[in-house]
Amino acid sequence: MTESITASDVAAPSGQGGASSALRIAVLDRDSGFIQVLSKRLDRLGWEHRVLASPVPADAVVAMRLSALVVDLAVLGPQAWEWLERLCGTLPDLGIVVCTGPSTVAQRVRGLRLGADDWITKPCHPEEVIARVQSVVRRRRRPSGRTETKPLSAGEVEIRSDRFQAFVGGDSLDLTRREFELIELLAAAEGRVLEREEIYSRLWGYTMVRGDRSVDVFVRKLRQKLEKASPRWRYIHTHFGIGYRFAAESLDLHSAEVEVPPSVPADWDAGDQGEFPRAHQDRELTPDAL
Amino acid sequence: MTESITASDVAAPSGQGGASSALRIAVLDRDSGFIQVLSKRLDRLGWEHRVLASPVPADAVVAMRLSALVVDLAVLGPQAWEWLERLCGTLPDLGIVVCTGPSTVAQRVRGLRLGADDWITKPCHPEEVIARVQSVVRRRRRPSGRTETKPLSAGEVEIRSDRFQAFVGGDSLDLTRREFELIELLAAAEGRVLEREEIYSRLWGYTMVRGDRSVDVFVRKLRQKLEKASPRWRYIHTHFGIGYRFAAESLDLHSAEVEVPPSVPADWDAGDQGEFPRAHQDRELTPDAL
DNA sequence: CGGCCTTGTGAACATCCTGTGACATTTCGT
DNA sequence: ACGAAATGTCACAGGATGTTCACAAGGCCG
Repeated sequence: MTESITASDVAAPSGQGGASSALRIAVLDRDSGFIQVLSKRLDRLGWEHRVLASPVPADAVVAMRLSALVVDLAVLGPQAWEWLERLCGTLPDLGIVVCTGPSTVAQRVRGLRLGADDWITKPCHPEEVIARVQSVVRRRRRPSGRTETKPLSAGEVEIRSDRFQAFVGGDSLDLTRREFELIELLAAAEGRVLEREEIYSRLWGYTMVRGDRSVDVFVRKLRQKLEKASPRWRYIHTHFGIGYRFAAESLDLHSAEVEVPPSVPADWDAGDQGEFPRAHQDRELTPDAL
Repeated sequence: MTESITASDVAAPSGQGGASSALRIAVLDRDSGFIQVLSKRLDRLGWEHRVLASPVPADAVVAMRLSALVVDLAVLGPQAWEWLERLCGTLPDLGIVVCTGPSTVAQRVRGLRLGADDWITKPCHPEEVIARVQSVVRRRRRPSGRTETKPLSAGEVEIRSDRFQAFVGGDSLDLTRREFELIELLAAAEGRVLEREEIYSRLWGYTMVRGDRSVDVFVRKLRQKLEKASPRWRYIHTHFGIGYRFAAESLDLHSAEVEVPPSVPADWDAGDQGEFPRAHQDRELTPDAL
């Protein structure tokens, strides 16, 4: 079970790091000569790449699951800025390298401010474009690469990045890829509340559209598996209107092994322990209604 | 409420810990003119910065805890590549922007491959340097998301951005998102009077329509929770016709721990402390609010 | 002292948010 | 191609939160 995780997946936005795994990049340009040389070089590097000649709608770019995009703003025409802004807003993790003709400082600054990661002025050497794309991508995934196989653990669960699994007493929770990424993300930020938007963008790679319940659904799946394997603990706490917080909290009064470093009302569990069997709500305190 | 403020875009009410929070950057260069202009601009942006004129040993850079470093390889001399490589190896998370004179494609590619995040050729416009540094940093810190979160505290309350909550002696005030954003906003401007319009626009993102009492309502809710948790303190003060001011003030005469640093008539509390137990009004100060 | 405006309250009401279970879609192995 | 598993969508139910109101209380100014 489980071990089936295809760690090599592309665009693995979340974590794990396929070190120098194949990159997926797209080039939006019309300069045939430039494209040809660049393509050749990309082929040699073994990067998956695709050439686009027309202003692909920003939404379509999402589906491509790219690591980076090289674009000549000239192709976009007057819509360029708008397009760029929108794309950056949707895919905050996408590396965007503008490679276009002569420009003014103001234009470059604007592009960079809107979200572009680099701006190269044509004519330029393909090798430099490659290097800059690499630089952008490297920076982009750096944090993820920090997969220092240091098994996180909280309460009864142990999260092993090297196995892409979480265990309780040696038994795998049999988490799917997404589930694992989620618990890993949450656990890595233990104690801190992560907003839905952040969770979403880090797991899915792009900004969440209002109304998307994916995060909630996966949290529920995770909770189910966690609860089945470790019934007397609560790990994922809901923060209404904000997001979720990971923190192992024992339901057993005595066991005070709650890894919340500071500020934890020692009496909070005195109130309603048995009341919320499924009430994941984390009213922090307020046992005493209002 | 809605799409909930994503800390990143809107007027991040969340203690500005996100967006443009102070960055620490260093500039290693000798071009006095360049440095001067750049420094000025950095000052205006409120970024902590430091100018270095000599090849600081890579190790020393570590101690500076920088977000980014702008460096002119010329200053490093022949050791440049080695230095750069070592630095990048040591601080993979440091944003490095090379800003140096004319160079060959090969040199730029080499620099970028070694770990530089960007390479700007002098002469260049300071604004572009800033923009590129921002771009680099933006990329770099996205994942870390580590909102510096230095828990604000005043009187008995402690405001923790990492939890989206305020605590008093370890007990959560159980604030809702808006309530938290409000107290965070007020506390961040501790001592200063914030006008209703400003509070409104920072929390709701748009301008308040005349007659909207939302701010008042939330102030009331906050006061209720604050008072229940910390009865002997007053935190939110009303400035008639203007807005509110956050300042922890003990009701115990002796305890003079009033954290109002500047401009506060020391005798103000001598007057009518006992008169208005619930009168949050704070008229004495009204005048100097303008 | 009296009128006019601002702020404090409490409650009713309208919305939004999250937990769930069912179902549609995509992915992957056989 | 087929089927199982995984992922993504939907719609509903309840509870939590945000907004609006009407009115009381208090401050400002003449």
